[in-house]
Amino acid sequence: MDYELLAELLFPQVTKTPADVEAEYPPRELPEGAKVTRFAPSPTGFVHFGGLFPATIAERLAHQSGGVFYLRIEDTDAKREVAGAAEGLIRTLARYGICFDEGAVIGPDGKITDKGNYGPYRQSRRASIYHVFAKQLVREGKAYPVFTTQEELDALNATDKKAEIKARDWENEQDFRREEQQKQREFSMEEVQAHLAAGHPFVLRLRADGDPEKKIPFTDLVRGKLEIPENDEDFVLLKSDGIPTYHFAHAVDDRLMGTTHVVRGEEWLPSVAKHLMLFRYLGFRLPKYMHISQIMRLDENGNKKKLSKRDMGANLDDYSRMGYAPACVCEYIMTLLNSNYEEWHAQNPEKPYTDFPFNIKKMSVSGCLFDFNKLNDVSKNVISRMSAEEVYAQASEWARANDPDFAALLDRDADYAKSIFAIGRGGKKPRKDLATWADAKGYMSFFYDELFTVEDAYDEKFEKSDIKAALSGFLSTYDPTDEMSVWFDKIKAVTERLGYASDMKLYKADPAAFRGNIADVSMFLRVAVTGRLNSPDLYAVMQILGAERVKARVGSMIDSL
RNA sequence: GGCCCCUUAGUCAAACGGUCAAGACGUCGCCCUCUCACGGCGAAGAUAUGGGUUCGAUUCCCGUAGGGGUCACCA
Repeated sequence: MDYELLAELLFPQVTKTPADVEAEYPPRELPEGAKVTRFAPSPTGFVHFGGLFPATIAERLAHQSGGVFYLRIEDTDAKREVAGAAEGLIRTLARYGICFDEGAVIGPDGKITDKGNYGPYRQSRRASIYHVFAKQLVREGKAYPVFTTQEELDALNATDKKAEIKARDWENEQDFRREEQQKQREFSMEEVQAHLAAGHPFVLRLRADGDPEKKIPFTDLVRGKLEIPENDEDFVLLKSDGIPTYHFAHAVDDRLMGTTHVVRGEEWLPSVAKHLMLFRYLGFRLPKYMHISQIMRLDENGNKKKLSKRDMGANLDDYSRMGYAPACVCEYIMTLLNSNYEEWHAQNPEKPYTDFPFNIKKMSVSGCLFDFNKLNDVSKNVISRMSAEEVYAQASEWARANDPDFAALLDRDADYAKSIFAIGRGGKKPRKDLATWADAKGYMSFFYDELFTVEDAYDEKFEKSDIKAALSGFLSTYDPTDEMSVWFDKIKAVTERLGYASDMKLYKADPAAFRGNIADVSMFLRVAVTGRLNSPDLYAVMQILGAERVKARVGSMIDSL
């Protein structure tokens, strides 16, 4: 077989050599140790929660080393592409602090465009580049065409690949594959010419020379030293539409774009043998690889399962809808990525997570279970550190998109809402009532007359006359301009007049000596004013509610007794 | 099924041959306290399993079991 001739027949339009192309992508001028990483999603839908892990790692690695982080759109499968997905991806990632130095960006017209000197950054636009390297491989006898008729192609497109794979008879798979591979490799030049003359499309396959009995040492930055069986599969390089598969595009793009560290999900680990072979055939230096464990969920049998597309919480945008602030999700992810993050953060409470020295060596190799408890805890801490101003801004933003009625209330009197958010905020021991913006409405509903209801009943052990007397006693001396201590002294006075204990220590020493205690009286008041048994500090609540509302609510409670 | 990866409490995880096997979340209890939240203190809770190697294995090796991934003209 004359490979030189074969290459000409298959790629007559290609005139450049690999060297020509490489000259167009000169090495980047970066400081020593700078890492070049990328996020390379295919635009088939939303950003997957699991995708945020490699994205965050790649971003941190690049930016904390003074390197470059870029976005490459892997749109090589036209069948699965979703219109507008790439734009959505970019917007969502930006909200989570994943910002790119170069790559695909949203242009002023709202459409995807390129920024940077190593593009195009959409693989669908790089066909001619891939063909240069494809031609070289054919020329060297390292790749060969397999022809298909249009009918066969249609049949291929019609099959449900997932179902097909599931129904596979694995016993015979290996032998079958090897036989097919042998047959296809042995086309004669005449056959090739006949197919080309007939206009039959072809795929380009790699001519694998590996022996799976032999193992190649391979170092993964996360997993350490591994041994990988050599690849013996003639996998597809170019599909019949001339667009590359992931493997080929990965090799060519990451070479030309100067990627130093490939960060990707562990589902790629079984493909590493292919990539080792391809890089060797192409004469490319291997980038460093990091295969990141998948985030898992629990299935109905209690087994861990990969968090898949349909699962609740798989879509990053779900978290926004649930009311989680992106900053909270990012911190949660940091706690999973590097277990010493929390310790660092405790020592540097004011610093943003981007100041944390992210360390590859501290990464875990086993897949972790998504834990809402932990997310909520992290989230409460993050929100408790925000100013009332910021809480108001973010809660409003969430409400506008997800709860218009609540948004209207927040909008109606911004200062009122902010003063509510300010209760117990700041200082060493801030309140931690909110994990999500969605929690805000329930937390503060009693501050708004249209949401105010008396939910909780008094304990039946109390005489209604006592309650009435306590409330009336409070009303008769209530002065909204009182200082906290004066206000509380008045409540003590009411308490004592009822024959209740105003000193909890005295009460605890001898409960039988009293009809009740000041906590009970506070509860009478609290239920009247807030409609519930639990609330933030009553004095602060009353200050914000104002004298009118306090009097009205206590009054109507007295009337209802 | 072949191949690959993984395995310390319910969850996330320290401990890179010698610790009484950290810590965080969750759970429970106590304290603080006008309730809640916060905070403080405390409790329960783990090295999957069987063999080696070693004076000594969570740690190293082999097997077993369990879990995960992958085997497309998808990424």
